Amino acid sequence: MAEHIVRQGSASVTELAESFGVSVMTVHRDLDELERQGMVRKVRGGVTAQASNVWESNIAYRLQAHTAEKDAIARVVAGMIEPGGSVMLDDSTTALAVARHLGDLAPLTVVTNFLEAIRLLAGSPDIRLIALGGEYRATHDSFLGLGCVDAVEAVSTDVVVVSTSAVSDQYAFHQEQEIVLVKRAMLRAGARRILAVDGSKLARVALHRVAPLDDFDAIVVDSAAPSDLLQRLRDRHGNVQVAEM
Amino acid sequence: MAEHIVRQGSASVTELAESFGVSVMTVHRDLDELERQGMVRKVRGGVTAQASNVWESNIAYRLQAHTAEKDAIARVVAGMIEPGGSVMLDDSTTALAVARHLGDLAPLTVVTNFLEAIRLLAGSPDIRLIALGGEYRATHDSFLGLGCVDAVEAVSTDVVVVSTSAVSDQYAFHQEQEIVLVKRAMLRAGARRILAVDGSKLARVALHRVAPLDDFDAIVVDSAAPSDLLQRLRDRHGNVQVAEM
DNA sequence: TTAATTTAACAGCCATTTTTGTTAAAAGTG
DNA sequence: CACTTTTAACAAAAATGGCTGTTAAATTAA
Repeated sequence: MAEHIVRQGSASVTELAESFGVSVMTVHRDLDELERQGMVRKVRGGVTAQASNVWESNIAYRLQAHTAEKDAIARVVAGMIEPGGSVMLDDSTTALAVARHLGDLAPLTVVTNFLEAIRLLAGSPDIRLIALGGEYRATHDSFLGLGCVDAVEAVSTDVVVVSTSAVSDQYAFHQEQEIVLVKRAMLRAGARRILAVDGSKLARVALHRVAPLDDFDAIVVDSAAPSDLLQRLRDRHGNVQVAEM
Repeated sequence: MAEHIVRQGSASVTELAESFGVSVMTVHRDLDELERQGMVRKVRGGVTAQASNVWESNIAYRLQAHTAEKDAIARVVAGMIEPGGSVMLDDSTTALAVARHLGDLAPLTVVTNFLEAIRLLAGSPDIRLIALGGEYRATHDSFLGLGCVDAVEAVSTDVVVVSTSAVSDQYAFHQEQEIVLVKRAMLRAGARRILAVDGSKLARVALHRVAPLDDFDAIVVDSAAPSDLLQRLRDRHGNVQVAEM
């Protein structure tokens, strides 16, 4: 439904109810949820896409999707983690996919600011879970801000896994300042830095540079990425790993 | 069922199955659970109450229960919080009861290390939620340790609400060192300190002193507490509030 | 004021999880 | 060895939580 609204720019409640075959009440409820996430704004009779966030919500979609790619990437990343060691995960769905594979690597220490990953790992015995606190952001379901950066700076892990929303020839990018600050802090806190991105992120840019690609010890991409982009990335960097699907 | 066993001192499996109208298998399963909790001991054909632990299990039980008391206390505590201000909550079920009332006080900033409270408040719009990170403890479902203490020390709130497992004439107590450290840090971080305890905690002690009762700006107890203990507390401290049930 | 829209409360439905009972095999007791 | 008790595995039943639609009341715009 959000996709529909973002494409159209706006929509009326009754129109949405009809085109999705649900009641007006349900539309209202779902819109309230989307509004809470900051994705749309409700006005009397309908909704408008939160203009400034068209990008972001587009990305939010991308994050939801590509689950097969992310899972393939996650498997490769998990293979790079030593049982008994420590990993830091950022608040990306790719990192979440990695978290799903961590149970097999126990005992393991996991550090993250992503509430969804915390929920997942809180149930695992033999996983020592350290949460990075900070201000809760509903849009990302994670903890950010100064508090989080401070918390990151108080720890160090063997491996750090981050994902960014865009990757060019030279840099990894993200559009939100707040998140960039946390990711950068995370990269400083890890001995080995892994960038995990699916093919849809390649050859794109976003507002803020997170870090040069050469700062990463490994860049993991799925094999379903466009082969020309993959090749280009491999030509320029010696640290690229391709996850077979 | 546990109550029945504790009263009788012991019981047979078939007897329990009949008197509760369930199958023998179900009795076995429930007894296994009680045994895991250290409340009873299984012997061939039946169970015996774990004498040394009757007290302790009673207390564990009481912590789960007393929801009505905790809710009454929570209502009073919530009334002491100004909308627009900030509150810190510890990882107690009493604090969780307070959290349930905070939605009405929005806008509000809430700081906590209790995952259950975080889950609850993450859904509330108009609540600015700040999580205190740290090492996750499944036994308390909260974040503790050095990381948490550091995080607490980086913030200050208008009000701090803590609950402890025991309260004597002079002090508030808790049996776990790790938790004591966090609670003490929290008390240092708040302008107004509220101790919220239900009547079952009165006139008891535990291993570690958390703080003298006079350090608190308010002590909130439910009216169902034994009246002699209540009176004694009020005689010695001018900051006692009784929550009517 | 009127009509449309939004909200709140309730009840039903679906999927998931938890609890329960049955059965059969295993273990323990005398 | 014969008998009782306990355990494991599976299927049925019950409970739970999430989502939906209906209705009626509240709110808002014209």
